[in-house]
Amino acid sequence: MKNSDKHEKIIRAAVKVFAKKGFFSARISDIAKAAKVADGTIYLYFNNKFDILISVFDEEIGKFIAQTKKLVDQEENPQRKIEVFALKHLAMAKENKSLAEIIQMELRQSHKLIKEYRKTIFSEYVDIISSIIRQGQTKGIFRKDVKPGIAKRAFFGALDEMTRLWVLSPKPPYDIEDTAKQISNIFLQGINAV
Amino acid sequence: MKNSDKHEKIIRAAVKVFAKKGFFSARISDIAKAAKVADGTIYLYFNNKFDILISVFDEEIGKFIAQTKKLVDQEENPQRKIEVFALKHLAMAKENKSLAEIIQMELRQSHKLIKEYRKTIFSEYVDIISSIIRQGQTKGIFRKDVKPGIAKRAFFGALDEMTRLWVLSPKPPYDIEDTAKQISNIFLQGINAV
DNA sequence: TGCCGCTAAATGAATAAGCATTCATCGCTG
DNA sequence: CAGCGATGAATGCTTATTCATTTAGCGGCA
Repeated sequence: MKNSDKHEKIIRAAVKVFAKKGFFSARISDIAKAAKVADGTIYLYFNNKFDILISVFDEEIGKFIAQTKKLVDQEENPQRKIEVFALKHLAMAKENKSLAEIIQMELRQSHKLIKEYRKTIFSEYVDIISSIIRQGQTKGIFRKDVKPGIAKRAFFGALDEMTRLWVLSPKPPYDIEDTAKQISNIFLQGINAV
Repeated sequence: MKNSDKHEKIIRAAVKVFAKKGFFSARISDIAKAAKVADGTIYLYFNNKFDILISVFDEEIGKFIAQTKKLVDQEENPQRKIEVFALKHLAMAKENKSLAEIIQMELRQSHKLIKEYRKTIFSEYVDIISSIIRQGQTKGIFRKDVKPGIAKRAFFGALDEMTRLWVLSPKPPYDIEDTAKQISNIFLQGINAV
């Protein structure tokens, strides 16, 4: 059996277990059972429990950010870019609920490493938004008095809060596309030049 | 020494310790030390560690929601109400950083009780926003096609994300009032009837 | 006023359970 | 049969919780 197989299996199992129980209440033996390996096997692939969590972030979030960037780059119009961003964000939360749940819960811990993580990885993500805003401002489409540094967070926060609703509810109470449209719509009218 | 003194002291100490270390990494002995009581004394006032966390929420968040409601009620104009809400939200995060930090971190855990908590307590809070929106719609000030259930979350999420920035950074990178103004400004233009 | 003794509050050392991590052993494969 | 990945029981540490003991406050009594 190849290395990559086990590593992958453990990561996938960990995503499920962390989502269900949270990092601290998750047992290594839970993850081992879910991955169908022995407890000790996990330590052949990861240094410790925390390392599993970090690996989940490293390997899963990176992919997602890259995809989002690519999609946004394909659009010409800044307004359209904003819409695409919103849609992609919510779609990912729906398709990958466990991961979304972990991001919601664990990426907010006060652990130092997590704090660093949030700063670097998340900056990269929300900066996609601020650069769209700047493009729009240059073109004269968006209001110049909007601060991209604040607006990016406002928009991201709005999407993140909708994601939280998904994660807490057994079923999405709103349709993904409607929601993405409504949120980008409010935001776009909010920052549109008059 | 009266009962209320110790209870209060322990709660206050717990807020600090939970904020610094997070619920799971916080030790009872840390809280006891911070409150200047013996470890065992804590169990005269609380059933267990989790009960301390719940008490923090019960006693501190309730007060805050009541204050916000009162302030909002004093305003006549729905637009002004939105501005006041934003300002109060961010001001509280600044003035009571430890509590804001705990809300950010711990109220997102997957624990069942916490999930319930979020649903009930937070609903009460964000519903202040949706009822303002409905008032504005009735008056013809706000767009009728905006769904209050989505818009309330978008607005709350925007504020919550700014709060997160406060909590992660040693110093507020933006001025509270500027931020509140900018966010409510974008939101209001976003939902204004044309 | 000062002294007892009673009760309730407070203490913190001891307990006991939980669980991450280790490592001696196994068994498959080439 | 040598080497290497896998195993899972055993280890040992961490910490929430308990409880036997101490301390403080208070009311009654001489």
